[in-house]
Amino acid sequence: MPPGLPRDVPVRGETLDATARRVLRNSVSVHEQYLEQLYTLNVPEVANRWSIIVGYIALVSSTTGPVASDAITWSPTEALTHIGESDRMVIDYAVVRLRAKLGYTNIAFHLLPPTFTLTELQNAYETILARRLDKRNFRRRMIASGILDETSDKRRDGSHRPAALYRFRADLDTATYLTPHWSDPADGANTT
Amino acid sequence: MPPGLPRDVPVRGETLDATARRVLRNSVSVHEQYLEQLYTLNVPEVANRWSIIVGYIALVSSTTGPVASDAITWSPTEALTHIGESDRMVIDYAVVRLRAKLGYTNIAFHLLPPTFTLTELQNAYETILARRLDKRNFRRRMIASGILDETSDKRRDGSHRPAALYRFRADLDTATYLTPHWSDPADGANTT
DNA sequence: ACAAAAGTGTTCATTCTACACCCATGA
DNA sequence: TCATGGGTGTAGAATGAACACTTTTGT
Repeated sequence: MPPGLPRDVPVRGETLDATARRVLRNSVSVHEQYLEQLYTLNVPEVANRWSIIVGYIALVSSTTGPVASDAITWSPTEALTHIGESDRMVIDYAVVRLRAKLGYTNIAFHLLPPTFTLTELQNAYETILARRLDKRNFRRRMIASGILDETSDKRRDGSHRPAALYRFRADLDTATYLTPHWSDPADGANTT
Repeated sequence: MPPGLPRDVPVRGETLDATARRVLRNSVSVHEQYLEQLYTLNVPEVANRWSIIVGYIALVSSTTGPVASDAITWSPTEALTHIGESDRMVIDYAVVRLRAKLGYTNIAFHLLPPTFTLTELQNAYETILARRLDKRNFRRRMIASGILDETSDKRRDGSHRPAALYRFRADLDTATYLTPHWSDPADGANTT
C-alpha cells in the first residue's frame, strides 16, 4: 500500500458514508465497523484539479477480520512517517476525538469482543488514553454508568480467579450518547 | 432571499473556509466573524448532479454589521419553516455544537461587544442555553475560569449601581480551548 | 502452598448547587 | 426615599482521587 491514508473518489449516487465504507473495505478487507465523519479539508491542487477530502474515522473490532489479538494494541501514530501533512492532521484530530468520545459514548464496544472482562475493558481505555487508570475507580464508574450488562459466564484463563464476563447493553445503538462516565483530566481539551 | 440556508459553489483554488466566508458575506453583508466547519453531507441528486454540502457555522457580533441590538437575541430555530430537511439537520446540529462549545471555549466573545458586563455575558449564555442560570454561581465560575479581564471602567445606564466592564483576555485566540468553565447538566449530550 | 489476576470500601479533597440580602445610583 | 439592577458568601451534597488487602483458581 502506498504511504498515506487510503482514499478514493466517490461513485455516482453513492452516499459519503458508503464511499467511506467502500474505501475501508478495499484497504483493510473489513466491513461492518463503526464509522464517523471527521472533517472536510482542502488539499493543494495537483494536476490542475481542485479537490477536497472528507475524512472519516473507523473502529475495527479486533475479533472480526484480519486483526487477531487478545489485547488491544495501539500503533503509535507518531511512528507513521512518510505520510502527508494533511494525513497527519487528520490522524491527530481523530485521536483527540476518539479519546473524548470514550468518555461519554459506548464506542469502546467496537474495540472489544462481544463479551469481555472488566480488566480487558480497562486495558482498552488505558491504551487509547495512553495512561494508567485506577482499577477500583474504573470498575465502579463503569458499573455505575449503566452501559454494561453482566453475563452469568466467567472466563477461566490461567491459575487464578476467573473473571466475570460483561457485554455492552444490547439496547444501545452503536455510538449512544450517555451521561459522562469518564472524564480525562489529562488532556483537558474537549471534542471538536 | 429564497428559503433555506445560503449556499454557493466554490471557486477554483478557493479554500473551503474562504468559500464559506464569501457565502456569508454575500448573504448577510458581514465579514470577519467566527467560522467553524460543521459537517459534510450528501444531498439528493437534482438535475442529474451528484453533490455534497459542507456546512459551516458562523457567529456574528451584534455590534459590527447590520445586526444592531444591545441584547443578544436568539431567533428560535423552530420558527424557521419552509426549509429543507438537510438544512434543518444542519441547524439543529449547529445549536448542539454551539451550546457545548460555550462550556469550554471563549466563543461567546463573538456574540458580545468588545467590553461587556457580567450580566450581559450571563444573558448571552442563558439565551443560547435556553435556561436560567444562577447569578452568583455564574459570576464565580466565569471569574475563576480566567478568560476575562476586568477593565477599570464601569457602565452607567439607568438609576442603579453601575456595572463593572470586562473584556475577554486579549492573548487568547478566537476559539481557544480552556479548562471547562461551564458544564450544562441540562442536555448532558456533549459535542460530536 | 504459592503465584497470579480478580475483586472489593473508605477517607479526604474538591466541586457543584441552592439560596437572600446589601450596595450604588438616578430620578 | 425609592426603585432598579449590581454585587457578594456559605453550608450541604455530590463527585473525584488515592490507596491495600482478600478471594479464587491452577499447578
